[in-house]
Amino acid sequence: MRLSTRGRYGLRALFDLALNQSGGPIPLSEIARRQNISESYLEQLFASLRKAGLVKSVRGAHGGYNLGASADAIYIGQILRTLEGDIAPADCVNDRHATECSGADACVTRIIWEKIKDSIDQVIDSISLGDMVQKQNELDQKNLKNGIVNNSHTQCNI
Amino acid sequence: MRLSTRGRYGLRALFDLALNQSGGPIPLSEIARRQNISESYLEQLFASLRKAGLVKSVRGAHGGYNLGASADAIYIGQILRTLEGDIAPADCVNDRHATECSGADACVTRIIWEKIKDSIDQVIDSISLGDMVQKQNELDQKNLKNGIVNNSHTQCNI
DNA sequence: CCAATTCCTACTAAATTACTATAGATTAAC
DNA sequence: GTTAATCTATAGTAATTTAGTAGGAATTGG
Repeated sequence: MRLSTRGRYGLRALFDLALNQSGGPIPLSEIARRQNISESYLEQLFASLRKAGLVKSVRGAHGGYNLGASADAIYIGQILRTLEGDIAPADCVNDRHATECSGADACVTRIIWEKIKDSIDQVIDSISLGDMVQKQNELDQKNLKNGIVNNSHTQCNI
Repeated sequence: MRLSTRGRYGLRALFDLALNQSGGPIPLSEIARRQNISESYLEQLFASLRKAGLVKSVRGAHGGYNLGASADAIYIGQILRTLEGDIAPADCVNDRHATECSGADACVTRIIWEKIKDSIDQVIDSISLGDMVQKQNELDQKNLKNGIVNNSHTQCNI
């Protein structure tokens, strides 16, 4: 039940974008370098994110990407669903893929999948990029007090 | 983030076993037929389940499988983890696979994965096979009142 | 003995994942 | 107007994972 790299990289990339917003657009090469993700792979992910309105692009030299909305208005559920499809443990509870199952109204196993899905949804639809940025600031403050300095927020190999 | 057939079939098979317990061991061929799952694939799954103590086997003619404990004492978390490994959206929060990540103590993305994992764990570690059996009985009662009869609990193609 | 069963291991085809490659379009800066 | 930096689009591909199948050995009731 692991997310694929699409969802994992995509969230990290958008979080990076949210952390490093500066008014002007951020080129993918920067995000790729900071996050240690292949630039051309990111291009694919950002194509999907752009179509979903989660980022806005500026073409040409000095172009790049900006968030498509305020970080407080972008929930990680939107990001993950854009990149991974509906987050569901089985197709019978996938709202998009929608594989109907005969006898679903008497299927207890299906109820289990639904509960799992609902609990995931509740998490990912209640946390925004803005929340993540705020949390990062808190963590940095805390670590600063303890003498730990990490201003990179990068190099995740997962 | 779909579960693989190992987890999905495995849960259905053990639920089938819990529903159809009769004292004596149930051969896999029965479960395979009722649940529409390949018998030889089930053999593989039950090998893992047996090693984990979730089922007990009786070899030879008239042999088969029984639950390894009371249905009330077998939680679906145990079943899914036996067949799928730890249920985690990313390796950095996988307690078994345990891919350590440098800077994990300042990683907000990791905190997200952890919340997702925790919410899944809470669901799967709070529902037992016994709960599922009880729920099935309730559903059958309800459907009976409405004239819907479904005594098969089978043929899921998901 | 024989049939029904679990047990064990190896193999394999299909699907998915995680990219890479290539070509093109757009734009800022010089 | 040329160049370099950037996004856009599509196709290809190697590695991995999934979802089984196959074949046979061991066990046991009748």
